[in-house]
Amino acid sequence: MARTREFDEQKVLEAAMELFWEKGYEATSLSDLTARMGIQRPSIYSAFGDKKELFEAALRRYTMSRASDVRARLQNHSSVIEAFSAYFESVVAEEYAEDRSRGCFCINTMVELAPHDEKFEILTREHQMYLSVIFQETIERGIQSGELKRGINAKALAQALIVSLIGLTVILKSRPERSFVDQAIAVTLTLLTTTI
Amino acid sequence: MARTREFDEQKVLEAAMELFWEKGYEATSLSDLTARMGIQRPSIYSAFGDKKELFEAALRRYTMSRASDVRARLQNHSSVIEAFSAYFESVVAEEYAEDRSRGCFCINTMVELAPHDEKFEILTREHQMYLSVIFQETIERGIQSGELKRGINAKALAQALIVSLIGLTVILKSRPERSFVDQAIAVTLTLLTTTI
DNA sequence: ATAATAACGTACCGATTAGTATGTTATTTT
DNA sequence: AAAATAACATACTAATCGGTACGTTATTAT
Repeated sequence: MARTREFDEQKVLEAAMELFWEKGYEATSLSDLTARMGIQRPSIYSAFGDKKELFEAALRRYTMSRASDVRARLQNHSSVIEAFSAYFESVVAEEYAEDRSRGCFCINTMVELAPHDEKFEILTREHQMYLSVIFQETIERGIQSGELKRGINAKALAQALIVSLIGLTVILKSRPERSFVDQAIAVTLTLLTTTI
Repeated sequence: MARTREFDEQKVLEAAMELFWEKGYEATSLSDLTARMGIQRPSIYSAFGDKKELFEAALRRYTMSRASDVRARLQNHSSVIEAFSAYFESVVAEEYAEDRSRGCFCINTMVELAPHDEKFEILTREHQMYLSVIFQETIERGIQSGELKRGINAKALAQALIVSLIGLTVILKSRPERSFVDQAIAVTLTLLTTTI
């Protein structure tokens, strides 16, 4: 061993994540990254590999923290309907709170890179599948507690909600009127109560 | 007047649109464009302005043709439920047919440029609002024909369906199992029959 | 026919891109 | 203390970026 690393790997990776999240892969240059991460170019390459490997590390960090965040938020409410309602509304509120909508890093990557890079096709898909399972478990909890009807297809409903959540996250980037998304959410969430 | 233009403006714009649609704004270089459009660099600039103006022209071309296509497809069925069902399924089928999912050019742009460029924020939003109105009119047609319940909030339901369509289009880029999207669509479309 | 004009192709511009070679500094192990 | 080693900063590379100057060619209007 020799000289110790002066920077905190997790901290600079967090900074890289923020930047890629805001700007996407192509629009983010190495100069942008060194400025934001506060380390020099060779330090990036020695710690994370090339630009794409750094991006992948940043995305993995994002998806892991995102998944546990979603799980925690949904478990935060005893009512499943309230849980979904609060979660969808919080997504909306957070996007309107920032002046630039970053959306979801994983969804951004699904649009930008998934069609051209199998690694990211898989990585982004698996993340959505994972979120879908979290949704499904939450719905099943609602069925078992008696809050939701027994006949509900938890898996299919979870998938429909994931699709809507993605659509919601994306359309927020165009800053539609709040009533648009609020009404869309309200209608979508009736699926929890009316599905046969 | 002097020498006549040798290329067909609409044809080369169509080519540019295809390329931007596939690769996005940043990842498409001027060299890519000249190769695909079959004209030289100065011809692009004289006919369309700079890269961003060309992109905008391509996107406008896309949204116009897309809107009339959606309208036509929905009017193609007397049953409104069938119309939406066929439309959502055709989106899925078309994405799986290509080996690379291009998705929707407008949605791609919403993700890539809308948060950083107000012009595209507005342009992409207006397109989705326009599609939403087409959906709403279709739903209203279903109500008037007696196919759909009178109590349905056509506008809110249309907005919910647009959000789902966006989510569907995006998640298809990650090539999920077909059963995932099929089930999600099936559940979402129950909104047409069960909304209070 | 000739002058005017605009589209054409070539060849270039400075700036920026991702990535690296290299010499220096700091820390650890012997 | 000395040798080994790895992180550091600087400065560089070739390639590519978006955009344009300029000389040539073709077409129109006179």
